[in-house]
Amino acid sequence: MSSRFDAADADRRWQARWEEARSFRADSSSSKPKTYVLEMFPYPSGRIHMGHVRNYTMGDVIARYRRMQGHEVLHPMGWDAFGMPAENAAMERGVHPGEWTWANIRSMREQLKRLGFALDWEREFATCDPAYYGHEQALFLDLFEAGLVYRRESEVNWDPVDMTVLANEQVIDGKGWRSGAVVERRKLAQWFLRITEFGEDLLEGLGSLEDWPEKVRLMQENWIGKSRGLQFRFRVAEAPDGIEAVEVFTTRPDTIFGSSFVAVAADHPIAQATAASNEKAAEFVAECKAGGTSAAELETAEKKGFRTGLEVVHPLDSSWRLPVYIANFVLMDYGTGALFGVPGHDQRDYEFATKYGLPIKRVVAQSADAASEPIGSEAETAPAIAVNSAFLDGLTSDEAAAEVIRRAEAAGWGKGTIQYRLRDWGVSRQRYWGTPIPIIHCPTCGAVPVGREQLPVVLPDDIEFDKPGNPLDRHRTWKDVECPRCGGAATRETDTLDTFVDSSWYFIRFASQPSDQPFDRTEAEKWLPVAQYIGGVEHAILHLLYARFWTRALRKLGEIGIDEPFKGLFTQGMVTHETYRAGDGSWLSPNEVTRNGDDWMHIESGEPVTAGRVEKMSKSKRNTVDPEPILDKYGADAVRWFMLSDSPPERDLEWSESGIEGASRFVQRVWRLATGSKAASGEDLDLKRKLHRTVSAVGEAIEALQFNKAVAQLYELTTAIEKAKPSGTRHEAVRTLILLAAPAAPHLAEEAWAALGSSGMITDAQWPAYDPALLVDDEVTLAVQVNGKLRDTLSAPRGLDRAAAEALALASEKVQRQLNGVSPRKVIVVPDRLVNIVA
RNA sequence: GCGGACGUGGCGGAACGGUAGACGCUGGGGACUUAAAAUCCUCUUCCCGUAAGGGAGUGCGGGUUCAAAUCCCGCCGUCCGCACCA
Repeated sequence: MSSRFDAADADRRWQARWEEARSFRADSSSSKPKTYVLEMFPYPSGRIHMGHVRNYTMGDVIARYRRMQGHEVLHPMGWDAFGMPAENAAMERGVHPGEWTWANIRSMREQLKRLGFALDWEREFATCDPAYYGHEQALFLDLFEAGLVYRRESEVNWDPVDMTVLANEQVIDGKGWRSGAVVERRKLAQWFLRITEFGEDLLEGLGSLEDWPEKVRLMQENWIGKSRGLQFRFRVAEAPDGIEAVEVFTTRPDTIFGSSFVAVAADHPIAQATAASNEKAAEFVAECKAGGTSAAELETAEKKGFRTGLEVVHPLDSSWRLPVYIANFVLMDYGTGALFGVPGHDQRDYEFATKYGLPIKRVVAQSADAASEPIGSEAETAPAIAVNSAFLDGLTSDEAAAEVIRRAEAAGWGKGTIQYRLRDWGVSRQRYWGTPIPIIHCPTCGAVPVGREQLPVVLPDDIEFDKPGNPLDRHRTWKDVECPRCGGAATRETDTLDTFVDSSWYFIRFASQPSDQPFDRTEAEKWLPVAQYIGGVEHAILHLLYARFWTRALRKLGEIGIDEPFKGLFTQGMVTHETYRAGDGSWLSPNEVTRNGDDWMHIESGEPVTAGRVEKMSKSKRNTVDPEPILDKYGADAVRWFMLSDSPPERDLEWSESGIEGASRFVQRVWRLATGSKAASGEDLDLKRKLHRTVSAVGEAIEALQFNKAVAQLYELTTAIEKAKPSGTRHEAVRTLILLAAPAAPHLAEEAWAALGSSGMITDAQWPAYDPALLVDDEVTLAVQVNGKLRDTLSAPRGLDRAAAEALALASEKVQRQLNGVSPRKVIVVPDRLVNIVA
């Protein structure tokens, strides 16, 4: 037996054993309690990165821990395989997106397998497989038939050179990221999913997600953006062109007497009508639309308006007229696309009024006495007391708002409403490498669903990327079809689905994957909801919201009986690394630099290098560390161990060579203990207590996903065992240590388990139990304070009563010296912990 | 602007309101070795002191408490999300 643990050999051997024994196959007919552990599935970029390693290691610890506790665990892996990078590769290298993707999957699968994850590979699938996306098309048609899918014109970012739609992130400084062409706003007919129909439900559901990070729930809440207010009509005075009223929404009906103008969006019918007959207005509308939409531009953009000449009548005072402006800051797709401005109590309105010389009136004040004070250099936005507001005077802002809503509803000019920020989900993508939308456009019948028996609508393989645009659009034999309804000439929808659709139900497909339907409800519900979902916080809103929506939609259709797909959610931190820059400002990778005293230098040139901040590993900063050579050098367990050590899992983990070295040392220490431990007799009570305490603490830490604490506990136990003299307890402790380390370092654990002569695989072993009676010592250390300052620590028997503890503390020489003859005024005793003497 | 999180040794980080700095990393000293690697022992918050001991200390300023890293109030800083949302 080697004195060093040979990770490369052990990794390979045990991975083969697990596969042979089908150890991690999830049996849905098992009578054991079921647990579904899931990590966000990867995009097959070709190489795994440290972020994957950290993510999947955490999930694996939970999966293995649950197995050892006697659970039947579903822990699957698959591929989020559609998306742009495959098309980019096709354009750059002429390789077919499918070929490129499948090759990437093959190499990433091999890489993942080297880490020894307890995954049920028999359930693996890729979303780009017709066997997956065909079922997605069926689900899409289910939603379509239920009225949850619709088509409408919508503005997109259009790249006129690549002839494609760009996501907002792909528009950089108003130009296409690939072509560099100035991006146009274009209206295209696109498919939408009615997520807004579930807005209230999605918001309410957040309350039940106790095992989700507060942060993520808040982000979703803000994203849904519910606000209550009043929607009402301003009647247009001397209405031309049939425009009789302007409908507006406000969250501050209490400020209605402070209004001094009405503003509408450039896309608003009133703006359009005005532009049609007024050249200047048309120019202004065009200018508004030309403006960029980037955050930076909006922040600095000046509030601008165009006075239409229209006037509206105040609903509470028919002699009061307000001018109507077209304004660049009004959004067409929030509320009604129109608002009334209250310059005294809204900063944006204040700026607008200042610029155009509109009245700035106070209608809210800290007290009734302050009613005549002018508004200063900023709007006062905080709610307080209504003033200068006729019948509202003296009411609080809340009361005043309620009163205005009451009167509006009674008089019929408005009503209390709720607005959401959430928009319907646009799922059309003008791209090839995605799930084809199973719709046929017929000139007579309109949009007709593809017949179920025709599914899957498979992507054609014979496509070319030599021209810009979507190749599906020019694939005549694929595109030209007969209408399923009338049999006439028709064309296929050539848009494909947003890849977020693919990831909105993959967790259901993992739980149940029949070939004739998307999933079997009974089978899927045996596993769902996912007990613990783990992934990056970058998916806090979109993916997690879409998956929640999709699940609710399926429930509405009667296809599944759950509404929340992920009971527990954990968002892990990133893996980071220091960055390095050469003298010319170019980024250098960690293996191009070396330490030179306190500084860094470029290995090749010897030039000094500037070490920059620690940042997320990224290709652009060149601070990535490829897991593969690290695996070669240290083995899977050291890598896994390091991923769990030091940093709390929700925080960033800084990659360091010394960190992985430390992890590797630990693996060897455990191996030495295992191979050096001989059966012996005799009990070591101290060690036994330590052991039971550790069993308890490690279990608790894993349950709480505090892997760094579990790791620290195991280090402590290891040291305690090393220092203990041979005994029966010690031999037992080694065995237990290996069981406790097994979820994190499974290859080492198997090898050590075998070395100890245990039967079976540790993978199938029981998690150790502990004796609660052994969690406490007979002797405790009492902290003794004088006036709250620690002066002594005393050893005392457990359970000492207050009087005895006090007497013991007062007997301390150090305490007496501090008291210096003064008699204590008060003594606080916390049993078995502390005595505080107040003098 | 709105919302949220976080500020603890040289570093990552521990600490039911009750002994601040567990555990790891780095660094110093030592053992083993012809030597190295590996391993083991030991020290490592700061200041004064040979030591015993004493003092200070969890971003800053206040407060509550017998007792505050922890609770409350006000600042400062860093990071994240959203953002012309009426």
